[in-house]
Amino acid sequence: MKLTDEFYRQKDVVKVARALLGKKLCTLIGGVFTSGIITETEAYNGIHDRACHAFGGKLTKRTATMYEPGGVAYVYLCYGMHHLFNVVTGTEGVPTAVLIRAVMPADGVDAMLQRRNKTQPDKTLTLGPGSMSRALGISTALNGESLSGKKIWVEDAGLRLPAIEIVSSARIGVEYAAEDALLPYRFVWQA
DNA sequence: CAAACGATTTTCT
DNA sequence: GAAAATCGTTTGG
Repeated sequence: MKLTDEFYRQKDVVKVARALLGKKLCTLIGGVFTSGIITETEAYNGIHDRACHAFGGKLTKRTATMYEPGGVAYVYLCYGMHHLFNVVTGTEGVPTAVLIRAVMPADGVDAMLQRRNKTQPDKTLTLGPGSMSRALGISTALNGESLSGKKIWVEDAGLRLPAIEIVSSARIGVEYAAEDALLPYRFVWQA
């Protein structure tokens, strides 16, 4: 069951970030299918969030994707070498998105190992936004791509997570965002 | 046109 | 714990 635009276009990006835990992120890149169960996310809450690229209504070539209607991919290059993947949420003109920071490997583990230059699965295979993207073959070529298409999408795998297994905390790597850096916008599923 | 800067990861000391 | 790797985007002159 692929998630619908209605799911992505909910008003509260924080709720979407929490709801994405336990969902299955799938990619079909160059004929290779890989997927993983989402275990860590972060919400970026539009123009009033100092940690968000679109803080203050900043609209540039890079951030434009965040202003699109929910249900597309926002992928950007960080530190010159990492492709970070976000799910754009909300309605058109509202720059909210959810960063996917980690998944649990599901399908296509061999392909992930190859992309990550590993021979054995380990804890770091799909842990961390840069590593997760690389394992699933996600790159900036997917920026703006519809999540209802055939290259990348999210499915409801039918998992129901007990609330007690979901932990929230401050976001990672956004110390520059002053008081907004303290907001509990990061969600981790620890089974 | 030049320069600084990351929503990070890996490796070395 | 510190530092390097590495480049498109953004900003300032």
